[in-house]
Amino acid sequence: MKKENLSNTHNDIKKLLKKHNLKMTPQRAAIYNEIVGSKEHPATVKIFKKVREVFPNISFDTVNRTLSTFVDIGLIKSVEYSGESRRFDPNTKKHHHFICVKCGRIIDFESREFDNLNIPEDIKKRYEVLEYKVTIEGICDRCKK
Amino acid sequence: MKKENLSNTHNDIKKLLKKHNLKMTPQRAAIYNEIVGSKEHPATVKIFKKVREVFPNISFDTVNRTLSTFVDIGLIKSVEYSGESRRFDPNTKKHHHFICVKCGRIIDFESREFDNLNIPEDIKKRYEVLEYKVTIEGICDRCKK
DNA sequence: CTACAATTAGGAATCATTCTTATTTAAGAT
DNA sequence: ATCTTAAATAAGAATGATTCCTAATTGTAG
Ligand SMILES: [Mn+2]
Ligand SMILES: [Mn+2]
Ligand SMILES: [Zn+2]
Ligand SMILES: [Zn+2]
Repeated sequence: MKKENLSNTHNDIKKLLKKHNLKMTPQRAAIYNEIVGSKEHPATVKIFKKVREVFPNISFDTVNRTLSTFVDIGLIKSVEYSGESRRFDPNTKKHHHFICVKCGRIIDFESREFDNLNIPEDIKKRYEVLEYKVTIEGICDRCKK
Repeated sequence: MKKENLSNTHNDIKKLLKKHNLKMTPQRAAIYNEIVGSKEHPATVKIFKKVREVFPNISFDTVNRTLSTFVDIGLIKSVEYSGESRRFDPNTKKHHHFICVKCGRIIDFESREFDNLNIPEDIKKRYEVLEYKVTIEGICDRCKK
C-alpha cells in the first residue's frame, strides 16, 4: 500500500481549503474524516461526539463552525428540515431525499427524471436559480413496523 | 352583508377542531385569523407579535403550541428549512417553494409538471409516501439588487 | 349552575447555535 | 530550525427558539 493512498482525503481537503485561504488543521481533518463516509446525514452533536473520541478536548463550537466552513466552501452540504438541528451531507452530487416524518431519517435517492425538471419560466425570469431538489416525506420501512 | 360571511372562518376552524376533539378558544381564533391570509410564511414570533396587538396577555408558548396543533390537524403546514425558526404556511394546497438563500424569503409557485412527478418505484415499494415537493433555492429579485 | 377536563399565562428549563476572549497553532519567511 | 503573524481553537457566556411545568382560568356537557 502506497503512502499516497493514506493521505488522499487529507490532500484533497487541504487543496480545497487552500483555495479559500483557510488553513489545514488536525481538527478540520478529523471532522472531515468523520463525516466523509457517513450516509445518515448526521447533526453537529453526533459528529462532535465521534470526533471527541479522537480529540478529547475539541469544543462543540469548533466542530459546528468547521461544518459551517465546509458548507461555505462546498465540501459538504447542509440539509434543510425545520424544527430540528442542522444536519450535514457529504454527498454533494445532485440527489434527492426521502424524509421519514416519524423518526427523522433522511435517505438519499437518485432519479434521472428529478434531476432534469423544467424550472417554470417565470421563476427563471424573476429569480436567479442556484439549485433545486425533490423532497419526499413519508414513513420509512423501520417505522412502518 | 350577512352574518355568516363574518363568521365563516370561525365556523370552519371550529368544525375542524371539533373533529379532533379540540375546543375553540378566542386565542385559537385570533391566531388562525392572523395566519390565514398571510403569504409570507411567517415564523412563530411574527405571529405572536401580531396577535399580541389584539391579545396583550397571550404567551409565546400558547401561540407556538397552537401553531403546532394547527399543523397536527392539517389546518396549516410547517415549512422545512433548517438553521432557522419554524415557519408556517396557511396554504395547504399542493404547491412548491422558491427559497432565497440571501434573505430567507419563501415564495410559492405552482407547476402542473411538478405536481405530477413519478415517484421512483423502489421508494414507493419500500416506504409509505405521504407527499413530496420541489424546493428551488436561489436569489430573489430584491436581493439581486 | 356545577363539575370536570382542556386550555392558558408566566416563568423556568432545555437545546441548538453563536459570540467573546485569551491562548495556541499553521505555514510562510528567515 | 526558528521567527512572525494571522488564523484557528477551547472554554464558557450569551442568545434564540422551543418546550416544560404548574397554578389559574375557561369551555362544555349534564
Ligand atoms: Mn443526502
Ligand atoms: Mn407556501
Ligand atoms: Zn422512520
Ligand atoms: Zn432575497
